[in-house]
Amino acid sequence: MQDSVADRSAIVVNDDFEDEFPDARRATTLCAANLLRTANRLLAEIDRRRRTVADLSASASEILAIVEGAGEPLPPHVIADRLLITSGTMTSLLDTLERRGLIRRVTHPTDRRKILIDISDEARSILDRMLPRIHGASRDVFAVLSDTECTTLVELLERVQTRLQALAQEATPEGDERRRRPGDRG
Amino acid sequence: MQDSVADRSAIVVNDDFEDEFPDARRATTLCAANLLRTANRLLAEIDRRRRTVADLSASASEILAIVEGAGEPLPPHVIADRLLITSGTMTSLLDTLERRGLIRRVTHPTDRRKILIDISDEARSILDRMLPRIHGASRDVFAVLSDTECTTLVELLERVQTRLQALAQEATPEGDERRRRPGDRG
DNA sequence: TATTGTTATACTCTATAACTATA
DNA sequence: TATAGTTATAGAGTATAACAATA
Repeated sequence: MQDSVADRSAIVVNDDFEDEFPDARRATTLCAANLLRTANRLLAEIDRRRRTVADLSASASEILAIVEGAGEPLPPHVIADRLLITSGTMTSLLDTLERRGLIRRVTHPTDRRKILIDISDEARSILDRMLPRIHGASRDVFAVLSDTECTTLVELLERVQTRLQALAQEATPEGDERRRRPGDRG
Repeated sequence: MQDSVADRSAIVVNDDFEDEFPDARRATTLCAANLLRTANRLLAEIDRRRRTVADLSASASEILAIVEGAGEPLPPHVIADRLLITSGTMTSLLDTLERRGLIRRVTHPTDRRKILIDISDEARSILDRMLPRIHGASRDVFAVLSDTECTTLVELLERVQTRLQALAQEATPEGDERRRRPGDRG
């Protein structure tokens, strides 16, 4: 098996933070750390519920959900584009799903280079039980927020996302050197 | 290599959502989807900047950061506990880091079962350049939020985290069956 | 030539189980 | 017996590169 969604933030907030990084707004690092930690825990909760239905990875589940959502068989590269994975990875994921009898590779009627991915009845049955649980997780988790607070959260997150998309297109900026504390080893 | 942090939410929000899941507060699913998406993109941005300094995975970087943050060599199981990984996984990560000359296994002075992990000068040098970039990413990203908004975001996220911790200890709840739309296949 | 998908290869992260050495 | 760490094995997910078939 795998998964256990480690609660790691890739960010370390030391007590010496202000000394070491005098320029940084400490609040921004707290934002980042909390965002990553919360997302990890949410993912773990969703994963936990998903696996009560079937032992499928997130990627595998999403392939099924995408095909089912489309309402018709889809060619692999369409699914791969949505998942942002390469064609080689896609083939490997499809192999796993086919081995388990959850998808079928169907020949494309007109373009013989292509194939179409269709999902089996068992896959549909799994999705029928899995999707409500995933949505149920969101419902249970965010029950602690009022409607207004949900809206606020979504609005803030959307602005952060917009910013992230802009940054992703810029060149990677230089980092200031860290100021070593006196007595630090090295 | 690996990494590219796919922008996947594990959640599909269809237009037919309300029909299919009449009980669900749609807002909660939007919260979850946005939270996961934002976190993925933030992780990608941090990763992008981290890799301009050294081609290290998140886990590998964190091992170095944890040891450096402690200010002294640490036994593997202490680091593994923080990262929530097993001892076998820890050994493998340490092997990789040692092969690259970033850590050393030092014998424990009193307990000969134990070893201590120390980081090399090169690792320190990497951290000196890497940590500011990671914090710089947070700073640049959350510059779109005011101080007040940062505080609000952190507060909301903390409440969600508290909720998630409580849920993680409960038994997995049953999911309602999804209501199939007329004309749906299957 | 370009597109679609597969194969081959390799690497990281992860887990479990059996094992060794030490306490 | 319990603890610390390693080894062996396995598997998922990912990537790249070379390839075949088709358009």
